[in-house]
Amino acid sequence: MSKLLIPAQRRERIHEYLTVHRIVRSADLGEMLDVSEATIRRDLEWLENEGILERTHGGAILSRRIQLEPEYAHRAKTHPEEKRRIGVAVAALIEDGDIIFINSGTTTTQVIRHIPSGADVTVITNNVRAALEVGETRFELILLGGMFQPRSNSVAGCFAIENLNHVYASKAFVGVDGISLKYGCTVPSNAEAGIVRRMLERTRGPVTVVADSSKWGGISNFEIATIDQIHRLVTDDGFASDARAELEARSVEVLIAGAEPGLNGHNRANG
Amino acid sequence: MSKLLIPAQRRERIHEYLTVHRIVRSADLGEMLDVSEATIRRDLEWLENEGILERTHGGAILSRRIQLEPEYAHRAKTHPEEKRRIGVAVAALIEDGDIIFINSGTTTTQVIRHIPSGADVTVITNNVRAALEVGETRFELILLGGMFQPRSNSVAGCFAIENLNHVYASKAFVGVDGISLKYGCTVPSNAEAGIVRRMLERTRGPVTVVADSSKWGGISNFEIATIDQIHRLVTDDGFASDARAELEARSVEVLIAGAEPGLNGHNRANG
DNA sequence: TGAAAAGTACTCAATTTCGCTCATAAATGT
DNA sequence: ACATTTATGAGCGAAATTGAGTACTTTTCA
Repeated sequence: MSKLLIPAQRRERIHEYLTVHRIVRSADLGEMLDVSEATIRRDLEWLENEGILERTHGGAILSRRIQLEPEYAHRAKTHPEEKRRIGVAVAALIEDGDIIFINSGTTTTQVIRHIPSGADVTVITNNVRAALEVGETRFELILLGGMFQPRSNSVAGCFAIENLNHVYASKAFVGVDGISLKYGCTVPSNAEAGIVRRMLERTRGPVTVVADSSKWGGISNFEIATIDQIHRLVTDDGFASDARAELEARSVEVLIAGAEPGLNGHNRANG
Repeated sequence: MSKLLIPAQRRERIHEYLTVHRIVRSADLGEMLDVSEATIRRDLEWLENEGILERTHGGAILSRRIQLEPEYAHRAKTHPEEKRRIGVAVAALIEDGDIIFINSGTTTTQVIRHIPSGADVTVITNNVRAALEVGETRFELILLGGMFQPRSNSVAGCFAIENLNHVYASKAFVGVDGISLKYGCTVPSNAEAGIVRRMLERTRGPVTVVADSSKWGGISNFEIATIDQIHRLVTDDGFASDARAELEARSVEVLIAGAEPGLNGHNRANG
């Protein structure tokens, strides 16, 4: 009975303690867990590298940032600049009076982020993270209900489908995981695919796919639409020109989100 | 037990005090926290650099920027310790197999935060922030749909009500803004009230109100339930004992969330 | 206006905490 | 059995925190 806790157990205890108390003194931890403060400091250092807490003089404080799912955080870090530009470009396609469907994904989060404040727009989405980022009443945002999916920060399931049965949208902006001529648009989860398919069924106006150029030629697990079902693709300037030609031959308009449009000419709304 | 607070803890106390009182004298802080005024000044300087407050002669005033911060962040900082303890106590009331309704609010966020990992529990809530904080698949979490309410980080409206028509829960945990014998349980928004009322209609088991003791006697704008409709109140040790007696006379069980669960007396794992 | 009072900035010494190295002990792999 | 990695606690100089003392600035109010 000399040693009761292995290091991982001890760190877990510290983490639990912090979720309850938010702040802790290293000396207290040493006493509570019956180890030296040197060990506690090493644990705190380890936990700090995990992003769980921030060390301060005398102890540690729970990291205030909301923990991002590792996978989501990772995806958000791939091609961030391209995604941001796509977000800006897409937001310019939105007009006053629109009712818009937007699905989950890191690129579509960028779209929502760039919708101008005060726009007369209603966004309907299953992208939970985007909702929280909107913050103050920038525009009307309706979240679909359903089972929360931690890896994508979204909801999916029957509540969402049910909710969709009561709305029609004027435009849809869809983020995908893969897009190719032959296999169409694909996403990795069946639940997400179900939602997007229903969204498209209930969209009266143009369907726009948003995808950075690395998605071209990719095939994920579940098809949400064939190429013929979409009207526009917004991508970045890394998109191959022959692919563009092929898409346009299938009457899909391709918009390239170039670098920095600047601050002035933003002719949106009453076009 | 020579020193009780580490610097970070002290600064947080000052911040909490300011969110409530907006203005504070350094001399008072020194007395309250039992440190010299020199230390208080250094803390105020630190907090000023963080943009949290502005120093003035004799003390400090809450930064205007922070004051305009979303209402949610402000509420989250009032009585944080009590709310945390209530969250821990309430989580202990949850049993395997439960289907639980939880509404929005900073106290109920604490409840969700403390539901143990891997519990065989389904939580149905309109509290969007809590969903994101859950992170890893700790348990099944279903979000209601509806219009996103930035000030409360929740959803409300017809989608949510519609979703609720398809579920029954075994327990409900309800955060309120005011609770009094005469006026019952009240919340500030009509949309939220509509959701909670429907939740209660569809709860088969006990209805538990969670509210720190400052809520007692308070009356907000919209009633969600009379005292006779609730079965339990979980509050903190600041709750007046005569109020407790009155509630128990109306057959409402009152649970006081005590201090400090500690780390060791917790015989989990194989002790 | 002009002290007196109150508050602040600054320095300095005492104390606490930290980061680091090293020796030992346990766990692991070969 | 032996070597290697990992975990731990002790010791020590460096760094941070703190309270007291002192000189300076702002506020108060007669």
